[in-house]
Amino acid sequence: MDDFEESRVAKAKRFAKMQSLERYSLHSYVFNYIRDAILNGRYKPGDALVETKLAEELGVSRTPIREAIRQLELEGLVISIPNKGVVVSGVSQKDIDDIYTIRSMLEGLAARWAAQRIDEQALKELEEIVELMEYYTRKNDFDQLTQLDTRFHGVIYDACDSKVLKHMLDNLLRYVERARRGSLKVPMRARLSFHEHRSIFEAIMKRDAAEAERLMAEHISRAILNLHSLTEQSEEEKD
Amino acid sequence: MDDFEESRVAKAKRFAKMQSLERYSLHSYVFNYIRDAILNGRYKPGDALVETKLAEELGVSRTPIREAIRQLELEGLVISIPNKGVVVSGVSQKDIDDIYTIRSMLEGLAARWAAQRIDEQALKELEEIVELMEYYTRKNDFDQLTQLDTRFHGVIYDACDSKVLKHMLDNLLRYVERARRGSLKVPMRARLSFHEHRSIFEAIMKRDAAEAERLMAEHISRAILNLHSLTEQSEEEKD
DNA sequence: ATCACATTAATTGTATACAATTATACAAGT
DNA sequence: ACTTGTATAATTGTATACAATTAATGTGAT
Repeated sequence: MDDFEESRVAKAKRFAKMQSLERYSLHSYVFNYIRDAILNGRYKPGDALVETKLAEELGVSRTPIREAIRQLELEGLVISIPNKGVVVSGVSQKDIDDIYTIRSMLEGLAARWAAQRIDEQALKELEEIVELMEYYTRKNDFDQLTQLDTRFHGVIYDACDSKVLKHMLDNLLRYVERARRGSLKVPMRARLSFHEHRSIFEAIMKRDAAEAERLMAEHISRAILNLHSLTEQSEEEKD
Repeated sequence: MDDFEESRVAKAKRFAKMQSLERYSLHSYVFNYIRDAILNGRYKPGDALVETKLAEELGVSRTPIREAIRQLELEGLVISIPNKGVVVSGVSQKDIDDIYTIRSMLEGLAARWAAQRIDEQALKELEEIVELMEYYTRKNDFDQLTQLDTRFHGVIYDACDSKVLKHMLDNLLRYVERARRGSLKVPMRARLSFHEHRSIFEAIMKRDAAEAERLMAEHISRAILNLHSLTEQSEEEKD
């Protein structure tokens, strides 16, 4: 009876935690949990991931933990040494810089393909998003803007009609999510970002693939420049 | 005793199979096995992957099978529907085309970074590879050429000193490995390819990053064009 | 004959048990 | 004091057992 209660409590607790994350299966829940912990810095590079500890912490058995770890290994977020264990690898600042450079190329490609292949409905959706962006930029509502930014790029990923490219960009975005969140929180950057998005939208609408690619690549490059000026600022604040 | 013999046989059999693949752990062996089967067309898109069947086929339990499947899922080679099963997704011809387009950009980036960061030792290695390429091009030894091609690009991946970029390019290469193998088997293409490699090497040696990027991007683009003409030819042969 | 429903089988999801490997601690010999 | 060896513990690797879900099979009512 005691054991039974215990397990019910554990399950309820797990379910509560899962509310905020994917919950189709335990391994996906564990995967998201650990990935977020690494990306948010709760698990730091060099930390050892011990299966039994994680299993207890999350209230699940080792099987889903192992499945999740194998995925994290493939993503490059952890390094696994057979029979010894896995340690957090994490993403360094240089990794993030590299990802932005790569993204500027691939997002450019996505914009190019989108300009060639997008249908009327998606075009309409883009237009709406841009209009909403204008609205929330005026209101300085940064949370909404971040969400709209995600939607804007998401529509383009779908429009470019390439499973492979979408897959890669989705992954890359996750890696820099934390960095991205802070990026739009400066009013001036937000205004600039809005104008960039509008230009990109217009280029796509005009089916000007080359222009869309150029503008998108610039857009991403500016985002990383902006990030750098932000971190420099906060470095100064530390002194 | 019978059981004991049985298990020894199974293990020996498994070990023999593993000789040709990675064998650090069962899940990596299973992962490589299934991935190769998909990439070589033995498992076709739409095929269902049943854990127990695979477990029996490979002489292992379901646990390593599941770990491998989770990785394949992340790679996009299979699609998993919770509680129902996984089906092979595979790579279509369009996927391969897309990958080549993406590769031409990313390999270009790698060449650019390599030109900026490569050290003397790696430069020397590149030079050797190019010399060997010339030799084997004359000899029409396509297997050696394919290997050298892999080495050439590998040295550049390392030289560009970017964990992220190297990781992405390694993955992309695996997807198109089958396509790549056939690519160099035409004497004229092999000669052209050699000249392209030499030009890229020279640009890198001269630290001309922009030129290296341009040449490399062109090199990959030509490879996909060549592939297309090959498949068209074999289509004609069918008639 | 066909649909609805119950029953069984097949398959996935999860937990646990056991084996193999590696790390740790401690004692004996030099 | 410092290695060396050995026993013990901790941890990973693998297999199996059990639970939950979904697919299939068959039976009876209309």
